[in-house]
Amino acid sequence: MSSGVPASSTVPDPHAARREKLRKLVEMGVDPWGGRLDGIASISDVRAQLPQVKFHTEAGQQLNLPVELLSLEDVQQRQNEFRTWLSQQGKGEMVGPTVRVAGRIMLNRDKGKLRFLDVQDRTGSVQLFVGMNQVGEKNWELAALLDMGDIIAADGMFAVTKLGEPTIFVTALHFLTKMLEVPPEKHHGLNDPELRQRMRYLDLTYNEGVLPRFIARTKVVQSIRQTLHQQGFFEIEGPTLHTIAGGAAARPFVTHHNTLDLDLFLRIALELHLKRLLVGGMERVYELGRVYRNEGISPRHNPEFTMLEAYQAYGDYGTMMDLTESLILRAIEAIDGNYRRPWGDKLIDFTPPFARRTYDELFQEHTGVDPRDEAGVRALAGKIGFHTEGKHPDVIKSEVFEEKVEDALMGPVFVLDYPASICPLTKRKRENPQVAERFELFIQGMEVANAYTELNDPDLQEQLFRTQLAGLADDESMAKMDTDFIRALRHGMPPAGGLGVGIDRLVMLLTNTQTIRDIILFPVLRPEQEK
RNA sequence: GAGCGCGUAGCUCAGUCGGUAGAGCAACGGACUUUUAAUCCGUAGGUCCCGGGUUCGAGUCCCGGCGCGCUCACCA
Repeated sequence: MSSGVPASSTVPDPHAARREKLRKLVEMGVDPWGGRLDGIASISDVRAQLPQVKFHTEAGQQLNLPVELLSLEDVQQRQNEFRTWLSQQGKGEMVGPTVRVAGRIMLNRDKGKLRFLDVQDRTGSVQLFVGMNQVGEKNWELAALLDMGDIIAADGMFAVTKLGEPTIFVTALHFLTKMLEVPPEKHHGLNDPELRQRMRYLDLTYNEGVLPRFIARTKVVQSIRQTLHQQGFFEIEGPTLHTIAGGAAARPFVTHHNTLDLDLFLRIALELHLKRLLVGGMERVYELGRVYRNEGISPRHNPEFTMLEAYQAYGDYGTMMDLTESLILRAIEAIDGNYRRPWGDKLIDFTPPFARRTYDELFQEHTGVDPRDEAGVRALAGKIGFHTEGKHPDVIKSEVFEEKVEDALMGPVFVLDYPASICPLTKRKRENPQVAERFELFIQGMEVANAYTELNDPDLQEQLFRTQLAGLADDESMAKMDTDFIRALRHGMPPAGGLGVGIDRLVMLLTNTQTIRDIILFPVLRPEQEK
């Protein structure tokens, strides 16, 4: 060609360049969208085969590699020392197992007649060595068309380079999928929080720690199911469309069923249907699923989130405390087993047993006011700036508690024995009906779990539903009449303990994640503007 | 819902007092058979979120809108 380069290769637009390479792949007879490929080993499994790599000397010796050198943290030092070691062994060659890996190309170092590719799968990444004289014409031609972000597989021998880098010396490449978009910056990854959420697939691939965090979430959920299964709980699937959005104090999402011409609510809690199942003889029953609350969005709130609720007949809130503790401890063991866990620049110590403190005791400790002194509590509330007129003393007390005590509870700490009138679904203490057998578990000021000795007296339940709490609007009250639920109670619900756990928050705390959006794969976002 | 902040190349980010757009990565061309955030030489790449306004002149100042983040409220 006399007049310079072909038109197709002068395109500076990275998207057009990728399209052009796609065209060339097709021209070569390569399917740019791949297909089934068997025999792929995970990269972590391949790396685990490092001890099988030997150096064969000319004298016929098979030497083990100096593993202690290869595992040096300091890369420069590792390279130097390995190079020295290798030179001391005289001539010879590296021999290792034959492997096949697949993954996305993360780095692509073109060194003329040599190419180094870093390929990443769900378990890690490994370097590929592609040499012009080693892979043959067809593979070399293919290698020239590879972009970062493409998905490929490679066959080759797993060994180490002269500088001690574990590497697959490629004998054959398999093209599997073209990436037509340009990947994020290779060193900084994807930083824009909006893009990270809108394009979680990029966040997962290109930002360190994101995939492991979601894998940790999966492990926590699996562990919880396993622990409950081991204790004889049945997992059920209750309705998500409710005619009465009960069981918690929150505004629901409303939807409409056309055929029934009926407004329905997305569930805000799992409670009332699980209790119906207690009536039905499912003595140990739980649901782990999504609930929806039409409330604000914040680093600790997403409109849909995951909740565990578990109910155990013949138990009480003490039973639930033990269950909560073991659910969390087993979950930690499923991740990495470290009871002392980082939280920002702090440390959370999950070493059992978790502290157990009463509501009143903590109230007194953090406010200096006797919680039984209604006038004193009211005065304190006024000083904070709360409106107190017409409100039930317990409501005022609980507002002060939330303001002054909760944020200070670094925990983990079980807060026991709540004022009865803010707990319409909870059994009262036999010896003191002013106090409800309820606990909440606080960690770093966040409420992670909430449990009751469940109220199973249908007449009292009906009365509590009817009693609107003073000073509270309808949608702020948990006291929503549900006559169908009351009828179920009249058929006999065994005495029971019940527990609710906010799974997202628990996972946040266990994975040192400060915002709930980083622990929910696809958090709610406004739709993107058309460009 | 309110207050504050941010929005510049595919990505990560600069952009001074209002004077006509910058870097790195990615891309394209070239050199290199042990690189590893490869390096070196060269080339190209912009609706400065959108719409108004002020001005001789706006990425920059003002108003409105959109999106995101933080704080607060509601909530777990």
